[in-house]
Amino acid sequence: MDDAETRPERIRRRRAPKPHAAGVKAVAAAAGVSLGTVSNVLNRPEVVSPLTRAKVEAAMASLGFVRNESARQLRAGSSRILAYLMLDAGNPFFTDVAKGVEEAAQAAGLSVFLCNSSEDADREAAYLDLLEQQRVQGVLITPIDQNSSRLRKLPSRGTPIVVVDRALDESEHCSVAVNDVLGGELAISHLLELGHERIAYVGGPSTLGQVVDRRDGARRALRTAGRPATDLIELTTGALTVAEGRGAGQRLAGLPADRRPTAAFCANDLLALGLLQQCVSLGLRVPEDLAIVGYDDIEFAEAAAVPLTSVRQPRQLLGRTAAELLLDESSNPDHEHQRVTFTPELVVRTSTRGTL
Amino acid sequence: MDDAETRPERIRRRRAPKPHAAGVKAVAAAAGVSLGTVSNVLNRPEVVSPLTRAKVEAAMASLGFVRNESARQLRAGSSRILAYLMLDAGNPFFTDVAKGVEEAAQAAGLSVFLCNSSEDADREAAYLDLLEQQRVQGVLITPIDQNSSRLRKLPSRGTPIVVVDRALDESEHCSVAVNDVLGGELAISHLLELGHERIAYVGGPSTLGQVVDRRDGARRALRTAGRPATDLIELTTGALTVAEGRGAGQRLAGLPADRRPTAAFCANDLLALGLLQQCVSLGLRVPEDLAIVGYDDIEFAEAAAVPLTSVRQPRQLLGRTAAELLLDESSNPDHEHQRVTFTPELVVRTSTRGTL
DNA sequence: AGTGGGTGCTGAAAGGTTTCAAGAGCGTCC
DNA sequence: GGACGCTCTTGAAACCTTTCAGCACCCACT
Repeated sequence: MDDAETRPERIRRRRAPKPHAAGVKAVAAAAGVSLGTVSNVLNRPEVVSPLTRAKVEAAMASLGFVRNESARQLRAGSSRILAYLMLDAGNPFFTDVAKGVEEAAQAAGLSVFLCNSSEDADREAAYLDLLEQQRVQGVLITPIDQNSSRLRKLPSRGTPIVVVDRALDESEHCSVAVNDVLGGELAISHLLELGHERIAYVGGPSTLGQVVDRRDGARRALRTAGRPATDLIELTTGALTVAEGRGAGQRLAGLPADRRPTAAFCANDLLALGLLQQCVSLGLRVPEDLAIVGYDDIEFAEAAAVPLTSVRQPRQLLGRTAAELLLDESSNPDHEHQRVTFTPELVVRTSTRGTL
Repeated sequence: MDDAETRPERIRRRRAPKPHAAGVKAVAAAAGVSLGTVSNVLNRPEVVSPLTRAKVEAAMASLGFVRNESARQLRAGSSRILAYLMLDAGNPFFTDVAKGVEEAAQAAGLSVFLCNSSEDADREAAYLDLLEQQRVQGVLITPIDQNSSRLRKLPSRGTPIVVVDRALDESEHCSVAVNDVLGGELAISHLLELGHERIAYVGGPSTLGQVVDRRDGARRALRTAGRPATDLIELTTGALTVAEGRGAGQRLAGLPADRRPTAAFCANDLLALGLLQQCVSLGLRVPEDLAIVGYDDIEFAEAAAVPLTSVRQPRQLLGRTAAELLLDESSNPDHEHQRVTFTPELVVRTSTRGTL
């Protein structure tokens, strides 16, 4: 995370003179046509005769005309942009989701702006305000707190929202999620089958729905196996990052061997990778001393020091579906809000199953 | 990269009625004041008396007023937004750079929109057009092709640009870079010191300046050591991704042992991680059979199957500096374009130095 | 009582585009 | 030869906010 120490060289140069923009009016004058015609060339090229169109296009090129999107949007009332407000841009899981969003948006001729809340509620709120003011076509969001009143306000004022990676019962918007409770169950059942008794759950903060649901799934698996849910040893983290994972690893490795869990289920892969790294460097063997299960199955999970067992989610599909729901909402007058839920899948690797 | 196969459940709900927006005019009427006063409450709260301000604010709240940013921008002429057009949002290096950008922007009270070109020239061009039309305050960009004419056009029309992670001689804009030639030299010198003779360079496409510069540095190190630059065995990839790295690993491991390089220098860590993973799974030992050096020192490099030797760059600092240059350009009338160059640093780990 | 200087509010103009009803030009048909 | 229909273009209104000169009012001072 920290940047290297460096001594930059700086080279100075002169500044270019400030230019000024040409608008439709100037183009119309240069081409000898009216304002309306220029606008037609821009928006409905087929209605203007090839000759005039050529003249106008030439004028635009020679003046370096750039359409003023603010004015366009003000008058036309609609934006060609869609935003994805991510929980953490540093987590490859979300960038993969974003990839799916971009794919669907591009197919519909829209562009995507990515915003990063970094698990910070204030930044999330600020971005939501900003996007609403920008009158974007719609907002895809993986929220920090799904009960935020702001999340309900936007749709009621005309900015459609789709919640990604969280399923809400609110009737104000669509949501696309993966069954996190089931994911937690899969992870823990797997560990129980392998004979683990003392199992830790590493995750936090518990304002994040994902963290809570996966824990609940873990508890359910324990109950199903006839053991009290309190058997789950909880290690709470401040965020879902590699650094926090390392911290948890430190705490975990510090426990006396007879009380230390023999397996850890982490709320996401970043935590798992940090935990793995720290534990290995402190001398624990994975999976012999400590089995680890992650969540998300990001690309780096497979390439880790010990390839990571993880719960896989359909990342791009999640993003694509969410974007499609949003597009439907803003184009289809008969749109009905939907809650789509996908099913996760356990991918077993060396970090739990040691012996191949 | 591929999404898991899943059978989603879809739950349908009724749709909410379409709302309609209230503008300053409605607020003014509701509060019994003039348009101008509402605008003052919004932009210069200190000039309006506490009583009127309260009335206006109450009216805004009860009407659910949301400022129309398009209209604001059209009239006021300035945007509060800054964009970072990334080369690859899936590469943690760039999301770290973005973090630095956001930090600096937030300090200046601006917001950042992230755009992702995914190493696709068409998407890059489309985003540049879009951002110019949006009249953003400025654009930070890690370009695919630094000779693109569009890169020169934007500043000449009033949208300031700062090039990130590339140093250009163009006088039209600032740039912030890390000395990639030096980085390549560091990597290869290290490998030469370890006694390697057959060294591969894995990278591509060569439209990317980073790929070319790092290769040039590698060649220079060879020449310095008294060996012809052609000794460098080049494995060209189609992109800087883990998947391409795996492909390169496949090709490399397929070579007969007596002609196979004993060391590989990869143009970035994603390639290196893919290469590492593939080679290990094909039975090569790292670093005994193949030493690997990456580039960027992303967070996952240290947690890899074999901790990766890599060339570290000051990621966040890069972003922060770029944003600061941009802010200076758009606020300081005496701004001079600058070319800032940072110095990279080699971080040696197990993937080259095996014996700790 | 008259003057001067604040303070707080108003009203109209301006910003660049899109939209749309209406107009111009021209060929065709009866 | 006149009416009609067609294609292409025009001009003005509208979108919502910000800006700014100016106005009204009040207080203090002479």
